[in-house]
Amino acid sequence: MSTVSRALNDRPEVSPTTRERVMQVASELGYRPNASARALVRRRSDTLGLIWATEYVEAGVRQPFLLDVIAGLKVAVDHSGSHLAILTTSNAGGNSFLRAAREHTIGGVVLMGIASGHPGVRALLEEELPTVGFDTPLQGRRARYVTSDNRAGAASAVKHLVELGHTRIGTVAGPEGMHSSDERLTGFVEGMRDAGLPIADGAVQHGDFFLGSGTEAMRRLLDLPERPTAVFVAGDEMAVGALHAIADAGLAVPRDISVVGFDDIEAATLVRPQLTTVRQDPLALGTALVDELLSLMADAADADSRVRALSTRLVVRGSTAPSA
Amino acid sequence: MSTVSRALNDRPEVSPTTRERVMQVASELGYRPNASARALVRRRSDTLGLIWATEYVEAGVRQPFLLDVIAGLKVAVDHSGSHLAILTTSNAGGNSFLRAAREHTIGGVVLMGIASGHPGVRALLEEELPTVGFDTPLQGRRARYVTSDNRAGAASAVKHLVELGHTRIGTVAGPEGMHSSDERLTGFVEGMRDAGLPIADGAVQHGDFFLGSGTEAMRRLLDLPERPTAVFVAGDEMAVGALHAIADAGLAVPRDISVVGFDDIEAATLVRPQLTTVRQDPLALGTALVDELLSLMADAADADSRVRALSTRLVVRGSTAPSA
DNA sequence: TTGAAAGCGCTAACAA
DNA sequence: TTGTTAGCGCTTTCAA
Repeated sequence: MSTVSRALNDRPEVSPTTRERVMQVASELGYRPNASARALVRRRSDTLGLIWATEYVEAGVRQPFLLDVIAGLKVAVDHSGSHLAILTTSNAGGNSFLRAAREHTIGGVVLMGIASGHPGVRALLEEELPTVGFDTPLQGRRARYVTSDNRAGAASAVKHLVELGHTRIGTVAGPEGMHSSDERLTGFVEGMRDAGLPIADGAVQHGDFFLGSGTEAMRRLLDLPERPTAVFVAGDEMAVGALHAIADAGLAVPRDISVVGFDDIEAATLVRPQLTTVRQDPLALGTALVDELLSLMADAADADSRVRALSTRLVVRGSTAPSA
Repeated sequence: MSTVSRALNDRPEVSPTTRERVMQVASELGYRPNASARALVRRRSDTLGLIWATEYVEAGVRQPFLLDVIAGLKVAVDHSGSHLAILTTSNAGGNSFLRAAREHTIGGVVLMGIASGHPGVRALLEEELPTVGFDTPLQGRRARYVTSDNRAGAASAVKHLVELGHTRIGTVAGPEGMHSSDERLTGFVEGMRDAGLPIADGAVQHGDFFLGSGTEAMRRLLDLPERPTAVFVAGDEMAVGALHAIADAGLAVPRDISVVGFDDIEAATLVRPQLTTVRQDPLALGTALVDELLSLMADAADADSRVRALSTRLVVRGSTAPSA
């Protein structure tokens, strides 16, 4: 029995002949080791945990990009040969995440849509359960986070507009205090500075990443004394909202105003004109999440790499054109 | 030890005092039973399995509505107090689904995006592992499927158009042989018949549920000798494509042509005009999936309810108007 | 109503 | 290199 166990787990002390024979018979029998028994004795399962905040789903709100990343995560987990357990998050007590993970002898978790200040996250970090967050800065000996390089992405959007000859460029930023949102705004500011362009009063408007806020923020931009000829919008959904505001004002995209979004959600290719946008790759993000978690679970700490920031790619479509 | 077990599992043979005391101490200690140990001895875990085909994700294709239902499923699982394990589906052998489930002592699975003819599904049904499919007809003693009432939904779309005074109504159907798609077409045909309206030659065009096919199918409809004044499109993404074709032809929605979609994906509210559509409720669908699976796992067979068809709701927005 | 003991299917320490 | 034994944390007979 233990020989079989050793053979199946690729231990060195089994003779090649025996190993071969074990594998042979195991496959004939269609034998699969029982994951529960294994997790019980090893005190660690081969399943990764996903902690996914879905309050917004219950409220009827959609976060299409987050869903894309979750799909990417699923694919990446498949490739790694592990499984993914979506842990229940409803009993939102202070250490409910940790408990749920321990209950299932889960060795590491991915956090999606969770603010870094969430009380449940604290317990995770203190107990040093390997944890990787998406778009959420995490501080802990066995914690990291994965994000797109929001700053560089935003700067690349500005660069694109500058190359098209635009000089009066505005932005619709996300809410203040949210990491990815702040980074995109910083990238915008840096991009403008690098191009030697001034940021006019009122050229920075904030939204909340949802459609309506994009429309409203764009309206404020259009009301500016010196109307911008190009706008970087920090999220595609708001960018679509901006498109609406522009059309309502009787202006045309990209003839009168160019618009660049961020994310590359499906809708970016459904609207007309199709949105030029800074694309985040959900599949690559999923893969990075799994890689980081697995490495965190494998070795001890590796303090110098808290963040893994993936590069974005500017996808030029129909919503940007040379400055008139 | 056994008394504690009994108390925690609400067994009748424990005295109220003891039970109370056990609960008290357990909560003080923050005790949570180990799920692996439990699954091992019970030979059944409290975790539901999700088998989710993601080949399309790897191909870069999106199925926004399916993602919405998965989010709804997650919420419903939370409410039920169980957890959800996403099983790896990459080793696509004939009984890989079954093995993955057994390996994790999972008592029942939900199938998403899997064709009913998939070899892995056969094994599931033969072994009578409780299985619930979404939009996939399943035949088995312990299998059921959940779907929206596609037929009634399509008919309600036709009814809406008829009430607006339309008589020349066409449709962009989904691919033939796909259950939901066939049902929607049947609903369209029945709706027309109930209204006493003829279906003109060429008034039924097929697409593949993706954007481009909607545009192409709509073009064919526009080329008809007697151009329809209203069109029922069996999926929102194709409906958006149809909107494009109509605009390209220099016509306006809803002035010249009314369009009704199906699903109510996010994009339906992002395009202009916003899409009138037959809404499927992803949260309700998720809840039904969990309910059915749990009931299948609880009792023996209940042969008369193979299907659970949820009603849809017509959401009237800007893409439909009275016939000119 | 409670407790003692066996065992779920594995892995790991120890002996052979 | 292989086999024997104990034990992971529970549930469930069986006895008291």
